[in-house]
Amino acid sequence: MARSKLEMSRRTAARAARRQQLIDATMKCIARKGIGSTTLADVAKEAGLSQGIVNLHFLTKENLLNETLQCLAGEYQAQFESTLAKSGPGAAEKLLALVELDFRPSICDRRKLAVWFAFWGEVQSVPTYRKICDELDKHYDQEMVRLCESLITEARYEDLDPVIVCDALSAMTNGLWLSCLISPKTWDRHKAKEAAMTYLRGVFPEHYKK
Amino acid sequence: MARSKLEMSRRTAARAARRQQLIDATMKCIARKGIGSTTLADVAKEAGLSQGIVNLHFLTKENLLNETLQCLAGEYQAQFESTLAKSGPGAAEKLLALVELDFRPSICDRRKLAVWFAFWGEVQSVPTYRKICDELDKHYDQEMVRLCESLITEARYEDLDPVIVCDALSAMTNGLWLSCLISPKTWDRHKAKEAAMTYLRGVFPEHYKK
Amino acid sequence: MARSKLEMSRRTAARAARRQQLIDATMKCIARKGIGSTTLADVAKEAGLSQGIVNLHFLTKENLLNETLQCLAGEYQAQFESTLAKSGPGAAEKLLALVELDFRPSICDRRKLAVWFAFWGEVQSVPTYRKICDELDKHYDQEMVRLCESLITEARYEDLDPVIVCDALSAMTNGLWLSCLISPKTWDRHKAKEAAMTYLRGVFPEHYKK
Amino acid sequence: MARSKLEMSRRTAARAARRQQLIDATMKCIARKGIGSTTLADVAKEAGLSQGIVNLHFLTKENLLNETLQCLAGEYQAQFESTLAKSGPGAAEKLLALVELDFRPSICDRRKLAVWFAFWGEVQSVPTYRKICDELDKHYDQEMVRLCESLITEARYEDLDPVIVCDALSAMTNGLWLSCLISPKTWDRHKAKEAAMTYLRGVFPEHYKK
DNA sequence: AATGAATGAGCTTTCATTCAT
DNA sequence: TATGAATGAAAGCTCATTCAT
Repeated sequence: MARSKLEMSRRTAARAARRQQLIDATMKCIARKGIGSTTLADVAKEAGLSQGIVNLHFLTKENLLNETLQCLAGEYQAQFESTLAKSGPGAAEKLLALVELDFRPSICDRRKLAVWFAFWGEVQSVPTYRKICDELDKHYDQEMVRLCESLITEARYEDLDPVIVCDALSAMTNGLWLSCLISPKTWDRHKAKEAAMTYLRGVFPEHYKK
Repeated sequence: MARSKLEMSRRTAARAARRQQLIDATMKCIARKGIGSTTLADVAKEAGLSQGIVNLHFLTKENLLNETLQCLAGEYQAQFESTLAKSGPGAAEKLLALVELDFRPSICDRRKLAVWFAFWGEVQSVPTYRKICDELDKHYDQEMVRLCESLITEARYEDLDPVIVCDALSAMTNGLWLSCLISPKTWDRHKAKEAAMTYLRGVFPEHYKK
Repeated sequence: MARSKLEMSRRTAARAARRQQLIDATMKCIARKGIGSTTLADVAKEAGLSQGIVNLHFLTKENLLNETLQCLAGEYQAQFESTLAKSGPGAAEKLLALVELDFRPSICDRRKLAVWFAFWGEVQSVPTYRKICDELDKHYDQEMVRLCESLITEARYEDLDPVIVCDALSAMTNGLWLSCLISPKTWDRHKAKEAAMTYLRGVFPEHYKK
Repeated sequence: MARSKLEMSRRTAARAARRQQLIDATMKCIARKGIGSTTLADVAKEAGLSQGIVNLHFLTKENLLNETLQCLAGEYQAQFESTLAKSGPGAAEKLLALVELDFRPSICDRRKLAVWFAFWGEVQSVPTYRKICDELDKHYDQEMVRLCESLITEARYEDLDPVIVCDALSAMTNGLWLSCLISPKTWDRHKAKEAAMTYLRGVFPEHYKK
């Protein structure tokens, strides 16, 4: 009856691993078939496990999808933080590093983009999805606006609104991701990054000369 | 047996009207519930008609969805053409008119945006959706690239690649739409247009002085 | 208001013709697709008429099927009678004529056989079908038994039961029809008739020497 | 993960039993209502199970029907084989045993006959049904022709074609089954067998004296 | 914890029937 | 009489969820 703490934590770790395994399988399925056509059977099969496994670990499908989106958002945020932390001290450097992040293979991966857009496609009708996205955006915007403000102040781009500039940048990133997703033949992550840089150079010519 | 041409055309017109009515109902449902949760019963109810009506006019649900997306794409293209035709002769004017178009109420309408993103969310997994989107994009890009080339030549922005600039602009538009859709509290179409203008002014400072 | 008798009968004739046209179309459809898969729309299309036409003339689908079977049975019975009437006076001749009838092109026609077996396949579960079939059989048996009795008496086949012999003959005919239907490659109406003759020669060797 | 062979085979056996249970229920329903009117709900109810059970085990209704026919054909063939094996060495004995088989209660059972004719009624329009029937017939004919050949050789019935005789016999069997099915009041399996014997005695008088 | 057979609600689809024209 | 758009009941099928093992 008595279970050692060690055993307990082993259990917990095993549980977490299984959950992650199922979330990964879910992403693969969504990328391949879309949210609407992804069944729990598909996910279980992709994970090499049995029918009832998802309900066992996530109780409902809704839950699984929420946690999948949360996982995706968490992953982005983690990389965002670590990028900010690792990059040089200047605002211009940091901003550049964040743009580079968005088009790094681990982020700008067709499978992950497909999953993002699958969720964005339902964001309007599923409140939980919106909440998760909003939370991420809020955090992202805070940091970005701060950086833009620094640049504007530094170089006296007097007529620029930092919020507008920053939001436009993030909008463009999303748009470029959509291009990469829809038209992989004409778009790749390098071209997309170049397009984003066009914008940065346009608004902050002093900082990002070619 | 003998049917007057008049009666035939009345029939045809009535059929077309009913189809449009069903497509409209579909858009409303998708905007409200998402593609995956929209049932044919929902559509029929929204249209005030009976169960079997969609199958009668579109044969399958798949068909209905394809035609709904096609309708959306066709509508955009028509407004795109007419905007090009009506606007003044200069490339700068035309480009500006097209940007304004994208944030005009009839286009930048939350319901329609929701439908666009619902379809983009499945573009990866439904070939027909991709085909329709690609076709629209191809046409859009052709015109836009031409306009950007004119501006670049006129003002000797020597180091700009017209394709990159134009694609970045359209990506930004999509991204701004997503912002309007996800965060209607912080975004409206005026702010979104302003953000797009930030980009235009950045890359073509000679043409779009503030 | 007043309609001449002539006009009335014209009307009646036209109605009857249309009904026959629909019954013919029904047979074609049943032969091609089976009863279960034949829809009223199929029948109408085959007849080159419009959707609601069957209900207009037969009220229900059930009705149409009943009358189709009735038509088939009536047609057989009519040819049966006329064959009896036309053939020579002897019982042996008459019996031979009836066997020949069963493998005549107008009867042993694959399309018609298919329809017969389609109805026989439901005879167990649809009382009306059974009734129609029973009625035809009763009449057929009466005549056949009489003929067999004559032959048995004439030639002193003392240990033959006329009812058994006659029923066996009609059973064999049905069985041969099934063979023609199922295995058209190995069976045709000539071979089938030859097989039936094998039986006749076996039981009545004096009358049907080779 | 590790599963004992015992458990696996238990599973497999349970699956097979459930499938057979559903096939049995299907036959009951077809005999009672016909193929066209038998719904999956009927079958499930007859089996005392739930709606989705048929699709779980057979995927589609079409599949269920095919396997039902296959089961019927397999059962016949098995009894055919065992009858051949068990009966005495002579061809005459074997042929007699096969005729007796056809009118044995386990074969000449009204429910089963109804099912046979239900399928034969669609054989023309459903290729799979035809294929299954053809396969059975081919095998049946092979053995029967061999037996007839032996008899013909033994007793010098010089002008008999073994193929015709054998096919006629099987045709008669089918026809007699139809009689038993349609007219159970005037036909029973004993009378039917007697009728078949009439034929055998007619063509092979030396072997089957009364 | 894991399995996979079973359930049953809910979906798309079919189609006999109705009815305004 | 004839049309064909519309209806709605009923069918086959899917799949999230449950549960005995």
